[in-house]
Amino acid sequence: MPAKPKHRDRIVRTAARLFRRDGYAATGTNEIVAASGAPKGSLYHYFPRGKAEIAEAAVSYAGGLVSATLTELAAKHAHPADIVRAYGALLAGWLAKSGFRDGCPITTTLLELAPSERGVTKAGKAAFGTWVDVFTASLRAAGARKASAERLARTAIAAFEGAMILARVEQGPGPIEDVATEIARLFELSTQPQMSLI
Amino acid sequence: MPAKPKHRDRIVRTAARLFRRDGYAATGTNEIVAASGAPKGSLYHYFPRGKAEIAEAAVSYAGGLVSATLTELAAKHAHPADIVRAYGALLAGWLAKSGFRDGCPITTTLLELAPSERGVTKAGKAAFGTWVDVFTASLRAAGARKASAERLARTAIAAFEGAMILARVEQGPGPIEDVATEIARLFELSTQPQMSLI
DNA sequence: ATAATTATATAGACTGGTCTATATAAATCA
DNA sequence: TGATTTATATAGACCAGTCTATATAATTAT
Repeated sequence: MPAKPKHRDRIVRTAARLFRRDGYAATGTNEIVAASGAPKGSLYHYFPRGKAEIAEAAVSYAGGLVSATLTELAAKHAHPADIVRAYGALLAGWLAKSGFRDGCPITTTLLELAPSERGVTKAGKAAFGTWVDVFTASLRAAGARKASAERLARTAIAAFEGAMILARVEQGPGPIEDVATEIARLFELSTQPQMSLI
Repeated sequence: MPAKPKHRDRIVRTAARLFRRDGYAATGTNEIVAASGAPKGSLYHYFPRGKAEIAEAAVSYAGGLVSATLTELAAKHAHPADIVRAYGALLAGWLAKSGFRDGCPITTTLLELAPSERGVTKAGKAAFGTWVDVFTASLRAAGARKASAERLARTAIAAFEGAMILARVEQGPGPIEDVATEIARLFELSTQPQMSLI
């Protein structure tokens, strides 16, 4: 037995991956155990509240990954429109790599469990919140008006969420590319001094 | 025995409702039978390919409802920005009425089944396609450039899809309102003669 | 026109399997 | 030694789909 737990993280990461592909209800605990190499007993030891608790941890974990990615992009790009374009390119690449079988790592789970599972709902809200914050900060720094920065940021996150769904259904990157183009344009228009007055 | 079938439509409508709330995998055939009042035998009589075939029918049905709604809005409003605002208000109202427990009637099912279930995927693609067509036509009529009309339309559908997810997680209409505001603005800017040249 | 046959829709019990979670004991670690 | 982690058989609920049977309308044959 290891000095430090080695299975908990694996359970979470594996669950996030499996939930992303087929959703929460279609992914059984035995499948998570088999795919992660974790013992069945450990699963309920670490997550005594059961499967929903695993979902909560998976949403937090996956949401944090996206947040880190967005933060990294924000550090590289001064303008929010450039972040949008870069993020769009990343998303298109990820989905293409999965053969357009994956989507946003937290969406399917949230659609199945929110708002009835409180913990999962809260984890999802926090995840989306941090993503919106990254864009809001960048938009503010680029000159967007305070009243519209958060609205714009939320629109961008929502648009990318929807674009990933469309991309999966259409089995191609088109929707993500379209959203990236139009949201980047909207951001540019919203951060120009004269347009900001509209 | 009735000369004419009475259960098939009920099965489809009920399935669409139940899938929308908790998703496909978490909704059992027995639950659909109980909620629709249809006999179990009838369920497999009408859908010999099984549960996925029901999902396919449910997606087609629900997608058609949204399509009819959008077409109605397009007939009432000349400008696409007004359609966006009206649709946003409708969505916010529907979700509020469900206590923010519902979302888009086809999204959860699609996220669980696309692209592995071909029929469902195809039905979803068709549904999204008709929704995009409504906005594209309106944008074109309002003066948007051909090259961007479909891109804008797709962005709008994607943004509303994402907004419904955020609204459900946040338990409030904020994201839908934000998206409606910003996409309407984007549409206005994209249908003005001088802005269309950007 | 009548009887026989076919087709359709309904009804619900049943099947073999999977699900989540628990209990309890054993193994390992510090 | 006590705390932590693992192992695994089992319980009870639920799963999607199958099966047998019936009622009745429509079709076909005589």
